[in-house]
Amino acid sequence: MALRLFDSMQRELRELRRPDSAKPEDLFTFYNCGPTVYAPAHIGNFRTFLVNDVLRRVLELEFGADRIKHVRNLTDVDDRTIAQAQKEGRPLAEITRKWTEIFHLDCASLNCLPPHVEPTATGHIREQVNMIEVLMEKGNAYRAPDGSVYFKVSSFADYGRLSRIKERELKVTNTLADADHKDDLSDFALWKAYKPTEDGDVKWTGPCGAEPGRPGWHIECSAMSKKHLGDTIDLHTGGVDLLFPHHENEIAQSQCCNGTTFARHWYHSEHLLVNGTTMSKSKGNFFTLSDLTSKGYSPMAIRLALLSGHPRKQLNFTLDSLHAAESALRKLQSLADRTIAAAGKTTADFYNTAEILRHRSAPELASRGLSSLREDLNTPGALGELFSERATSDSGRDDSPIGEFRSLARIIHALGLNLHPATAATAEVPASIKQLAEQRWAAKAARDFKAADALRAEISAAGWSMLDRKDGFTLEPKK
RNA sequence: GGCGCGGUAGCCAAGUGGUAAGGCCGAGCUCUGCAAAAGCUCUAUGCGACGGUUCGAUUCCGUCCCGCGCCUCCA
Repeated sequence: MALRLFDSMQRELRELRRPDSAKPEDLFTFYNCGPTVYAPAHIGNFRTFLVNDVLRRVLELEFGADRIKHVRNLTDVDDRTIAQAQKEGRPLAEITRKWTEIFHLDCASLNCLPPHVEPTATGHIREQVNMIEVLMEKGNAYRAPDGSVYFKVSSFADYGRLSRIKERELKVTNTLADADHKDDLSDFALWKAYKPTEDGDVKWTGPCGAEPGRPGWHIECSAMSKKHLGDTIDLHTGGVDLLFPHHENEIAQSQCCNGTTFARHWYHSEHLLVNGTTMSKSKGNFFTLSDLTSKGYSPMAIRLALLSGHPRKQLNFTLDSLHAAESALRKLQSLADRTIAAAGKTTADFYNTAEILRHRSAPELASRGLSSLREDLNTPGALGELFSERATSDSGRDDSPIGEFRSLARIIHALGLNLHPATAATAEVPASIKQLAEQRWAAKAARDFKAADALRAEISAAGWSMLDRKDGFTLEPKK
C-alpha cells in the first residue's frame, strides 16, 4: 500500500515519491518551515511540528530511516527577532539562542525527532545573497531607490498558482503595504536595506549593487533548501498560513533562480484554534507548552490531544481535550504493558527504534492504524483503530503475542507517543508520609480497617494518595 | 469583495452510495475490607436545514443557515 498525502498544489491525494532502491544515495528530501525564535512557540505552532514529526516517522517506516533527509530551519533574523532584541537591548544572537534552546527542550519533551539539518537564516547569508544576485541578473529582481532589493512578481508567470491568488487581486487588497520603494504593490522584499533607527547593529554586506542590510523572510527558505536538499525537493511542508505569501514567494524565487520545479509536493497542516478562533501571538490567546505543563498536564497528553484531530482540519483546543488525552494515555499504557508482558518483552524492547525499523515491512505490522497514517496522515483514524484493537483490511496479520507486540510498538512509534516516560521527575515522598503509609499497610494486614482508614485520611490530608495493590502500595501526590 | 475549509451523540472526533470507528464523561458489572487502579459491558433509527438524483444518501448535486481560515506579522 502506498503512502499518500494531500498535495496543496494539485489539490488531491498523491503518492509520495519512493527513493530509488537501487541507488542508496537517492534520498527523499523533506523541508519543513520552522519557527521564528523570538518568543516561546505556542502549542498551535507545535501542532504543525508534531504533524511533521509523525510524517517523518511514517516516511521512515515506509522508505527506511536512511532514505529520508529532513530539514527544518530556524528563522533567526527578521522584523520580529530584531524588534525583540531592540526591546530588550540585547544582541540579536543572544535572543535567538535563548529561544532556540527553549524550542529544542519543548520539542524533546514532546518526543519530536530532531531534523537531520536545522539551518539558520543568519548562517546562510552568503547563499541568500548569491540567489538574490542571480535573480537580479536574470531580471527577476531590482534595486529600489533605498538600496533594498525586491522580487518583480510580474516577471514570474506562475505566481499565485499555489495559493490561487491573482496578481490583480493583490493590488486591490494590498493598500497598506509599504509601497514607498516598490515598483509594484505585489512585489516583495528579497533584501532590506539597513535602517539605523530600527535595526540596531544587524546588517550584512548586501548583493552586488544593493546597500548593506539583511535578507527578507522568504529568501532564507529558498536558499537553505537549495543548499541542503538541492534545486528540487520532494516535499515541502508548513502551516496553512504560510501558503501565502511565504510559499508562493519561495516558489517564485527558487524557480526563477534555479530554472526548475522547486517542490514536487506541498503539504499544509491546519491551524489549532482556541475558543473557536486562531491561536496566535498577536491575538494573545495562546498556550505555551510550559503554560500547560505547569498546570500539571503531561507533554505526552498534549501530544496526543494535538494529534487527535485530522491534520488538515482545524482543531479547537480545550483543557477538556487534555483531560481526555490524559485518560486515554493511561489506557494505552495499560494496553502496552499487557502486550509487552504477553510477548515476554520489556519496555526497552518496546521502544527499540532500530528493531521497529528492522521489522518495518513485516506482514503482522500491516495493521492497527498504520494504514490510516499512510492515507493522508489520518492520526485520529489511526488512534481509533489502535484503541479498538481492530485489524484493518490487511490480510496475513499475525495475532500471536509477538505479532501484537510488534504491531503495537510500531504504531506507537509512528505516533511518537512515549507511554513510559522516565519517572525520575516524580516528587520524593516525605519520610513522614512514608511512615504513615507503612503503618496503614500494617493495620490493613492486621485487618484493623478502622485504623487503616483513619491513617489514609491523614495521608490524604497531607496531600498524598495511597493506592493499594496486592503486593504493596503506591504513593502519589494528590491531584 | 476574492479564495478556501468545516458543521456527526453531553464533550472531542474518524468514516462510508447500502444502513454510524474510537476517545472522554456517565451508568452497570468483575476484582478489592473499603477506596483507587485495572478489566468487561452499555450509551446516535442518527450525521446543520430544505429540496434533487438513486432501489437506497450522513456520504453525490443544488439552495439556504451557522462557524472558521487566508487575501504581504503568523505553524
